[in-house]
Amino acid sequence: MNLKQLADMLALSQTTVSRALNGYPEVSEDTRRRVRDAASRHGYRPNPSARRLATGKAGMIGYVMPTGASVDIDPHFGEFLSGLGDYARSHELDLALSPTTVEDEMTTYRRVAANKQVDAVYVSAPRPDDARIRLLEQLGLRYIVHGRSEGLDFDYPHVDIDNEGAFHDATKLLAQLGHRRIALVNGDERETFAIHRLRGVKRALAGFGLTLEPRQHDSAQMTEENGFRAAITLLGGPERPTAIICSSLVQALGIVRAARELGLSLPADFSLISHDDVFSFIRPEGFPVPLTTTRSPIRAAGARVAERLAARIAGIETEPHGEVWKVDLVVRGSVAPAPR
Amino acid sequence: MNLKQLADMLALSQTTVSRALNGYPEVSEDTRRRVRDAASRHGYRPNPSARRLATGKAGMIGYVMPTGASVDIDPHFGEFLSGLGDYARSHELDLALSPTTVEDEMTTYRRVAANKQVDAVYVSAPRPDDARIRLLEQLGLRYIVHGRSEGLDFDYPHVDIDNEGAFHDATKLLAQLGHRRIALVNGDERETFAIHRLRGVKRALAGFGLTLEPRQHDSAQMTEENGFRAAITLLGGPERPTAIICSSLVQALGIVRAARELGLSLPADFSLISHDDVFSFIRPEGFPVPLTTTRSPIRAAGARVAERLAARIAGIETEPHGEVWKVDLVVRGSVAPAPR
DNA sequence: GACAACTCTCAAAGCGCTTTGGCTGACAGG
DNA sequence: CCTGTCAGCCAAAGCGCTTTGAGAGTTGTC
Repeated sequence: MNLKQLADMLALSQTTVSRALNGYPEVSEDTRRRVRDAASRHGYRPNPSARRLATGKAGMIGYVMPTGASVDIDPHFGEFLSGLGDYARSHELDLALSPTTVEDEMTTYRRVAANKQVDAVYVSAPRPDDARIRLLEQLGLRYIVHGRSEGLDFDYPHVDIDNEGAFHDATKLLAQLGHRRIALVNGDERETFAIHRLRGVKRALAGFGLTLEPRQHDSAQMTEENGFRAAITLLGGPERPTAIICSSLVQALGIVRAARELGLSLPADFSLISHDDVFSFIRPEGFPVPLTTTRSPIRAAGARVAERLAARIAGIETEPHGEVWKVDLVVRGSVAPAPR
Repeated sequence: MNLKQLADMLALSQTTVSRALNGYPEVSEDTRRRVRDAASRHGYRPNPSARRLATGKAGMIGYVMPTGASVDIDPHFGEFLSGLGDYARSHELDLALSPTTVEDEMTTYRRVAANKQVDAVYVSAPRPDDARIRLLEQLGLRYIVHGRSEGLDFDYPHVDIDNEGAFHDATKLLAQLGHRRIALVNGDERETFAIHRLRGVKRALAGFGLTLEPRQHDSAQMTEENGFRAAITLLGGPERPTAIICSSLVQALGIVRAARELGLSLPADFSLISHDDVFSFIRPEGFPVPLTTTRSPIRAAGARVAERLAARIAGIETEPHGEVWKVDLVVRGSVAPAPR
């Protein structure tokens, strides 16, 4: 069932039917109703390719997805996507994932833009002076960044959480509890979120006249294994920290395992605070000792990104403003005053 | 730059240019070369919407993605997608995710099919007598099922692992080590994979004249929390099992936590075997006691599904055959002979 | 030298939709 | 009664590609 058939059936022109369906004013309410009824009765659905060709709009949100053996998909991805999809669904938007190798990333962005396959894209895991953002700006493709870049000489639309504030507060809490050797097990510090977290820790420490010793600081992909390794080094060495802050529950898992292996107990021997993106499959309450966390559901961020993307596509939002969400500090059993 | 412009520039017709680019035989090699050169020099890329409209082919693999507050994205999704994307990339296929509520799932499939948005779809987490498979068959949309259904009166193309065999072997190993009370902490047994695993366990037990007591059996979503709860019940109650088999590393995490809480140690007090889908962020070697697993990288399955999907799209594969992969049993420190 | 058989190339007809630029008839105002 | 306005509808022109059906030129055959 296509437009022509529907129009013939109703003894109307394609123009009128199209307009009736798309809510244009120059068609009588009476006709509109008739058309709508017939359309839904016969299950008419405009062919998206045709519409796309005619309008230039795609009805899709794009994501350039780096893949390849060397690329570790992190668990945040699914969760974020789920939030995004949740909103997109209600607005009849689909998602188009364009897989790419890391080397071809820019080319893929160009292709996606040239093809007009999508109306807008989102960018994840931004880094300082992120080339993708520059490119998108130049290509004129609409986008939202999940996270922030730094050192760009223009504003760009983004949704981020206050990573610096969160880690600042976490550090401050520990310092107030008397901790003086506070370690950071961070994510990959080539990415902005991790830089911000580092900054938050340092700023808070500075407030207490402390500094972050290199030996109390680790940065790597957020896996269980890396958390474990970092913790073994930190907790097994001299000048053992009395508190650790880490970037992910997955790392926290590894840290807890290391602690056990070293015969240290939480929070008697050291305190632990982790960031929590809120996964469905692992929760801070479920740790041997419930974990204190800085909490921000990544799923909500996905939904918000979709919402703003939709607004930009509709032309409602045009300003390149950013928004930064406050992060909750949720105190649970894994922190205690510093051991003397 | 579109086809017309390119044709004008070359003083050729659109027909010839189109044919040259698409490898049709009725154009001379000479012309073809000229056209190809000009195309790449000017960065010409056919507009996918137009092509789609003309050919009816979409160049996309689809996935109907259930979302919503009640839907837990499980960590497998990202990993599978990554594998899928990895292959798709090399064949210029994109992925289209169509978010849907659980209730509207069938409608979404219909929409996707009617729109001709995608050339084929994959179906995940199938259940017995899965309505989606029936629908796809009826709609004539190409598809591959990741996993298996049961009780359908027709063959359907699928890629699955031998869940029954894997859990059979795991159980058998335990039984051979003298275990007599073997418990199963399974995934959601409304899904086929979990049914198969259950079947594998039962069959192996039967081989030793044993049965799976209801009280030694749990089935729920594969989260850390659920693993913990199941283990507390199992290990904390009477007739404590001397071995547990579980469906996911995430559950295993919870089980290990429960064991600790109960003061039980691995593998002295009980043995543990888990299935391992091979995630980047958590690995069986990284458990306090390295975990024995039935191992099958879900990422490889994603790539294979994409490969077969591409073959079906190209018309190379037409038979509805299934393939079932053997699963490795990787023995590590978490199993030991049954305590007396 | 005529005719068939190819080999290249082309014009034009879609694919299904949106949108521009009328056209028609009813109604109000003078 | 004539004119202007406006609501409501329509025909037709794209959007950029593929594909059908045909034409022009070349080569080969008897």
